[in-house]
Amino acid sequence: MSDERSLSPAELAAWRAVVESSQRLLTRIEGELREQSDLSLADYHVLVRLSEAPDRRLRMGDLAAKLIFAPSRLTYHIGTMEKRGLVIRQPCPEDRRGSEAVLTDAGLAALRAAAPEHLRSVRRHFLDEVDEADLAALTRIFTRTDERLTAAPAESR
Amino acid sequence: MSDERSLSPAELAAWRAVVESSQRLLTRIEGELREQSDLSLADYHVLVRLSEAPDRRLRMGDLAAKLIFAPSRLTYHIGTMEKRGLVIRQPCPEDRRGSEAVLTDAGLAALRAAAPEHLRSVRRHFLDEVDEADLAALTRIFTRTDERLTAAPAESR
DNA sequence: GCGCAGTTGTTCAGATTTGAAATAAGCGGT
DNA sequence: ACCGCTTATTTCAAATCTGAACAACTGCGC
Repeated sequence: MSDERSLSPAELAAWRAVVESSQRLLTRIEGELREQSDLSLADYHVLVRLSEAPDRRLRMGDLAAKLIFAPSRLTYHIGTMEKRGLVIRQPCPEDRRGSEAVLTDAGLAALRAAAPEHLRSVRRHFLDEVDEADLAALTRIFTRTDERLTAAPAESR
Repeated sequence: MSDERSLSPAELAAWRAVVESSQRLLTRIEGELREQSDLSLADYHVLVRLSEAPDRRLRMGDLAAKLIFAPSRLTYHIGTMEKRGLVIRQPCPEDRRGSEAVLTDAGLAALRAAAPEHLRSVRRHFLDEVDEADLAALTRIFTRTDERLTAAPAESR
């Protein structure tokens, strides 16, 4: 009765495994991050992206794209992080429509404090089980998927 | 300045590819599903699980576990689906604490109507790029991950 | 220069999600 | 039959997320 007949059993198994397992994995990893750090996974990702950016700052739009956040979500999210002192918002000098999120020292410290345990979680629950060949396969598969998705933007009807 | 030094570059690349790409993939696939069907991806997953269940019905708790939903989320979600006539809720005969979600004919019809296009999306954006060997690798990797996660439940302090 | 289509962020209202506490039963011993 | 403890689900309030509408600004073509 499943009506998924147009995928082969192998395809169905793979698709379900990816969707469910990545869901469960991220739920677990986020739970552990929260236990140890007062940061959500989204907070963490914001901090990582800003820490990697030149001058520790990014335009809202660029940051949203990297995080796969809807614009209004990022506005809200940066707002909560600003209240906690992890980032500040500054008007963008070159384009007065825009604003930039800037990582504070406290934000960087929070990231540095959280990273080791978080990365341990990632290892423990995922990477430790994946050998080098599989790692390369994952990178190749998902990088290609991502490239195609980015290349073929969603239709906006 | 990334402070992710405890993962090798290959590990980091793989982890990021998996997290971001699966995120982007699901966002896109959900968007297409919504365009074509009035169903969210969560709706769709509920319908699939119920359609596979004996007698098209499942205990709330079992369904929540399969969907990786917090209990209160499932209560709310089934509520919205009930309003749309896709499922009904019935008290569980064997255990009067419990209740069951039951797929209606309309729910099954909605699933059948949505499935072909949805599965085409899944193929187009993901499965078509993955050869048989990679498919097997994905299944193996994520199934194992999932088993370990399920086996080692989150600590509840 | 001017007008105006397109971009960038924000705001707002409403939908969804979460987590803690409440509710309602089951279950084993007494 | 009556505790006291566990389990299943719901309720409730607060946090988060989404999409549509908006305000400010850019930069192109005239």
